[in-house]
Amino acid sequence: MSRASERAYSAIRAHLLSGSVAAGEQLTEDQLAQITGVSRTPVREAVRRLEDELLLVRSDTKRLFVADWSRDDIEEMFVLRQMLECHAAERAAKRLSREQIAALEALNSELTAAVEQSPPDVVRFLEANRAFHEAIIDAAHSPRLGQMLAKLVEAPVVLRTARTYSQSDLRQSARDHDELVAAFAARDGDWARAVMGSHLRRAFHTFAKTVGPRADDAANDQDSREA
Amino acid sequence: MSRASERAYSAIRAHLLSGSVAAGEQLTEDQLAQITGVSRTPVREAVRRLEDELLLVRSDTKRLFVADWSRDDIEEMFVLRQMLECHAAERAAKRLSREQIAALEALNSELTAAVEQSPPDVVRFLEANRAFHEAIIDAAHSPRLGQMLAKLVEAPVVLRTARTYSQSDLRQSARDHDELVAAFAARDGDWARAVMGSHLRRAFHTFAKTVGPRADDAANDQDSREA
DNA sequence: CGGGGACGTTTTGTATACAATAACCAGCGC
DNA sequence: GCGCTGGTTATTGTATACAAAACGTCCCCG
Repeated sequence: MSRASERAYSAIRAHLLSGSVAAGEQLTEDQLAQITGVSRTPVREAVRRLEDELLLVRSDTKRLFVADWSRDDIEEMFVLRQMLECHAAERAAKRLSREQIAALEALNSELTAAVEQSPPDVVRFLEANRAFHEAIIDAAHSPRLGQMLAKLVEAPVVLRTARTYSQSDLRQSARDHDELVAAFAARDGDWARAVMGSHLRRAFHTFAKTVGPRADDAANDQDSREA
Repeated sequence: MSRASERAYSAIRAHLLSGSVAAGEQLTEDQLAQITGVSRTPVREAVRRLEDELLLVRSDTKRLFVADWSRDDIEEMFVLRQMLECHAAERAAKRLSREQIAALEALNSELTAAVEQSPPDVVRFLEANRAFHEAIIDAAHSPRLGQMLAKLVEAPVVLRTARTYSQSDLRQSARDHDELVAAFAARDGDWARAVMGSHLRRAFHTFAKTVGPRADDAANDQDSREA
């Protein structure tokens, strides 16, 4: 994407992640144009991308709001991600080259090193983790699958920035990755799928603990929220 | 979406489906603006949607082309659709009300009637079929799942318009739908999932026969195609 | 005191002109 | 003849002005 709309995208995204805007708050294109220093045209382009990534939401009358996910929304995303990424792991098991498997091993060494620092380097961990999962998805050789997963992974990452990670959680992640590499080396798609499944489902429960208990039946209307 | 960009979207989509443009052909925003009778601004909006739906593709240098799916692309879409729609069927089995199940039954009566005409009314069949699947997806109550599926269903539909349906294919579809309704009535998610799986996988094979044999290893570069 | 409608304000949508970039082509040196 | 380089055209990207639509409010009427 071109320069201005790309800058707008990054700037708006950073602005949202910075926490300086509340979930559910209304934004206007003019505001965003001022913040980003470009005109409304590229802002609108950027906003469309962010809507697609579910970071922004439009009301029925086209007004723009900061997305605000319910616990059920988040669980839905995790369920979908699990379904898709298990599939990716299974395909990857058949397709990864020896070199690619070695690269995954290296990424996980990096990740493990980040975990075993004291205190653990969460930023370094997240980056290695992202790269690890991305490599698997790439190896699945399914461009649309990759595109869908990118959107799903994108969203929860935002909330995660606020979350505190325990070292034991991080260590478990590293062990899961080790086992994934073992499954890949054995070319065992079923094994890879199973490990990926428990890896992600556990991640959801860890995540959910910090968000709060399940809303049993609250009907929650995203769009009608006021600023 | 607003009036002009909505019109542009429909017009461009119709233009693509009409078959008057070849797959891989280059389009320009100006051309599309002329065809649709609106300015480039709403055209760009419409084009973004069509890119998202994979009907249009952009080259690395932002030039716009009519999408041209390989057999592998199509299989990928069917695989993903199967994965997601099986999930939807399973969820729907737990959530559909008696009334909704009755509505599905009615839709399938309509579909069956279209099939048993002579000659079968394919347009009527396709519309009932679309409504049937959509109702299931809606009942799954997973908005992002619905969004993803919409994109996947969208794309192959285009090619389908060119395809000829045999009456026995259509009858088998109707029977599958009957069995799905039975699975829903029994609230058996596993059954529903299984029926949906075979329904869609068979659809893929039927479809694939008309497209031609699998390309075993051709590395096929969508974006570098010339007009 | 409450509801409804007209009006001003805010916000989004569209057209158009201009800027930047990519493709094309022709001419030149080798 | 081949490949490069310059300029030329085609195409996309951005800014801005204006149009349309939605929102809020205030006043009037019941």
